This record gives sequence, C-alpha cells and structure tokens, in this order.
Amino acid sequence: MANRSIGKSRKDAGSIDGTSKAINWKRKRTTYSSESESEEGAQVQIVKLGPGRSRRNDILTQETSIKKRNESRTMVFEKNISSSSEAESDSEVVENKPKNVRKRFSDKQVQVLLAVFNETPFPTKEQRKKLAEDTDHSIRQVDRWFDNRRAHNRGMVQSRPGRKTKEQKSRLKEVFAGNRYPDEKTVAALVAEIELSKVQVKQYFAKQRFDNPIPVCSEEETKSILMEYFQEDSNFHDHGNPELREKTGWSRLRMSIFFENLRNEYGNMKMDKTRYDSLKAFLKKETSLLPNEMETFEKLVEKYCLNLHEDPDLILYIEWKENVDGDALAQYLMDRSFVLEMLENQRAIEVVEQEKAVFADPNDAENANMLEFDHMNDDDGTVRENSQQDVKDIPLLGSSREENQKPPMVNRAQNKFDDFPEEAKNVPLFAPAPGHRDQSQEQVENAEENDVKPHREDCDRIQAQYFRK
DNA sequence: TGCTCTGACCGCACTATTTA
DNA sequence: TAAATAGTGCGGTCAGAGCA
Repeated sequence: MANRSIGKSRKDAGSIDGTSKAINWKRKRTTYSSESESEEGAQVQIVKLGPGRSRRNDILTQETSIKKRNESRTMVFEKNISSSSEAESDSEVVENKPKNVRKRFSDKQVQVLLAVFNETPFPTKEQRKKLAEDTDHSIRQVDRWFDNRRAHNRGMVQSRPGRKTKEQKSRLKEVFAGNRYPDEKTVAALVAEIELSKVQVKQYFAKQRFDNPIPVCSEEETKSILMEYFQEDSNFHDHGNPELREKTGWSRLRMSIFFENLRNEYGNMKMDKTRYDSLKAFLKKETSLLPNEMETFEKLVEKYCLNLHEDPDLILYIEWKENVDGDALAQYLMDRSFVLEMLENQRAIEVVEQEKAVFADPNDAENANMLEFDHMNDDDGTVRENSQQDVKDIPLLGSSREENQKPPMVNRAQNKFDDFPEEAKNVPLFAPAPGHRDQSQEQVENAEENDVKPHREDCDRIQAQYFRK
C-alpha cells in the first residue's frame, strides 16, 4: 500500500482521485495529533457509506462530511481538545509538540503489534482493544495499522476467514443467473458443493435479488401475466408464488397492491372460460360470432356506444327500452372491458418488441427475427395466422364510439333522449329525487369541456391506479 | 531535493445483525 | 422476508517524516 505512491510527485498525486471533494479535503488536510483520533473515529461513523444506507443519508453525508471533518479538525487544533480517556493519554504526549507531528508507533510498540499480526492478521475486537491500551494508541489507529500491514503483505496474508472465495462466489453467481429463487433441493446441493452454510447461500440469493431487481419483463407484459392469473382466480393471494415472481420480477408487496386494485375495479370476477375465450376471439376480430345473449349485448354496445362505468341511468333506460337484463348487461360490459384491456396490454408488448427490433443492431435483429419467427412458421414455411405482425395490424374491437364522438345524450332528469327523439316520446316522465345530480349530463359536459375521450380516460385512470410507484 | 516509508483517509464491497 | 444498520476489509490515494 505504502509503495503505491512511490515515484509520484505530491503535486500530481491529488489529481488521480476522482472525487473533487476528497481532493479539496485532502489538500487542505493538516497532519493532526492523535488526540483527534476519537473525534475522527466518531466522524467516520457518520461519513461511512455502504449498502443499506438510504440515499438520503448518502447525500447528507456527502454534503456535510467534509465540512464536519474540517470543522472537527479545526476545533481539535485550535483548542487542542481531546474527548476520550484514550485521547487524553495521547494528548499528554503530543500537546507541546508542533502541529505537524504525526504520532508513530515506537519500535517496541511495532514489535507488540507484529507479534499479534504474525499470529493473526485479523485480531478480534478484544485483541485490538488490548493492543490499543498496550501501545497507547486509539483502537482506530490500531485498526489502521493492521489494515496497512495487511495491504503491505497482500498476497502473503490470506483473506479474512469466513469470506467467500472467488470460486464460491463464481459458482453462486452462475446458479443465480439461472435461477433467482432456488428451491430447497438446489440450496442443499450448493451447500454440499461449495461448503457454505445454508444461511449463507440463502442470504446470498436474497441479497442478489435485492441488488439486482432487474424486471424480468415490461410493465405491460407483467400486467398481462397478472391479469391472466386474476381471470383464473379473482381471489388470487399467493403473492409470494416463486413461479410468478420469477416471471415478473415483481415484489410481493407490489403484486398484492396490483391484485387489490384489480379487485376494487372488477370485484370478485369469475368469468367462465368459454365466455372469456369467446369475447377474446371476438374482440380480436378472429370471429364475428358471439354465443347466447352476448351477441345481443354486443349489439347494444354498438348501438349505444357503451363502455365500462357507463351511467346507470343509461343502463336503466336500455333495460326498459330494449327489454334486456340490465344487470347482465352491466356484467357483460365489465367482462368486455377486462378482456379488452388485456388485449390492449398484449398489443402494447408486441409494439414495444417490434420497436426494439427496429432500433436494435441489424445483425442482432436479424438473428432475433429468425428465432422469433421460427416457431410461427409451419413446416411448409408459411406463416401461420395471427403472427405478431398480423395481430398488431388488426384493430381491437373496442367501442364504436369515434374519437370525437359524444356519448349518446340521455338526460332523464330533463326527460331528453336526443339520439332517440321518436322513441323517447313514450318514455314515462322521470321525477328526480330531491338533491339529485344529473351525473350523465355532468359527465358529458366535462368530457366536452376537457376534450377527453371517456374510454381513454378510463384506461388512463386504471393504469395510473395499477402502477402507482 | 527527491525518494521511501507509513499513518491516515476515501469509497465501495461484503457480512452479520436488527428491525419492520 | 425485505430493508436498514453497523462493522469491517480492500484497493487506491494523500501527505508528513525522515533519510541519503
């Protein structure tokens, strides 16, 4: 360690350090007597950075540490104060010396230190404490002496026992790359193989997962995966599910928030698989047929430009006007919206992937496409239906409401049915309850005023709700 | 004056322990 | 179980002391 700066002029030495603050501090530094050690030690506790420290602390320490250190030193020099018994003993030796005197270990003290060092380069806290007393130095000075001595003999001194060897780390890294969540069997095998404790192995994986929270897939992909789970079981609560976490990279907490929001939005949804598949195929325009009353409802969606969270008054009106089950219609709207949202997610993923391919290195893209389309080709080399490209180009069958088209004007409070003037003639008059607010009119007015497309607004809100950060 | 030695420091990595 | 905290080691560097 000592020889690393050999041959380098002191004038140049400072420029090597990358941190300007450190340079400033070091250049200003004045050698101080060892009575400042206890102070210094205390400061170092504040300054030290490392894993587990919050960013706020990091910034604070970075901004204030230099100032604090300089202040502490200034104080020590000016007042020549020592604050510990340890320091007091030092100060007796140094007090009358000039400032630029660095306390050295005497030959005798070095011999004491060397004796212990030869025994163990990593003395225990007790040993260090005793050495500090024996050599009339601070514990920190003893620490540094051992630190420097080990650095001086690097290569001859073995690393601290208990630390993982390069081979152990390499093997752990290799396994981690293949599986972030090893099962008990894998852990046991690793324990036997690299001779670490089960706790050490488990902790390694936990820490690696924490330090490398690389999302396995995009937000859209994750959302799509989770919605599939939600469709299967709206009461899904296995947020620690290793398979799911492996797929998404999401934490337990984030997943639980997501599912909770989905439940708030869609309730305890239990959509029949056949119904789900039918809707999916229909909305993807893979088929134009819908079974049972779904076809009737879909026609109503078209006719009234219905969306999720439609005004209850409108549903009531349709129920009366079209002679259908309003509850079933509302349920259909919810199911339809859910499937539509999932398809939107899937399509977003495809768009992102295609963009990635466009902007990627041409060679990589070429290879990626080869792989990508490999599984899409039939044996005869023809591309199957609904390849990524096809799916992307097919617009989903959302609401027929055009971008700037207003929702149908239904104002029961004023008994106005603007889109159906003739039919409305026979509608029984509506008597609003005291204090009733006409929500549908309000909604339309707001939409006009803000130029907001109601369906888009729903999607944005849902998205914002799901992905709160 | 230039070189070497060495005490001191920084930033980061790593581990064990504690806390929520 | 994840996150926070404390303690310690490592590699690199600075800079005063001391010597030729």
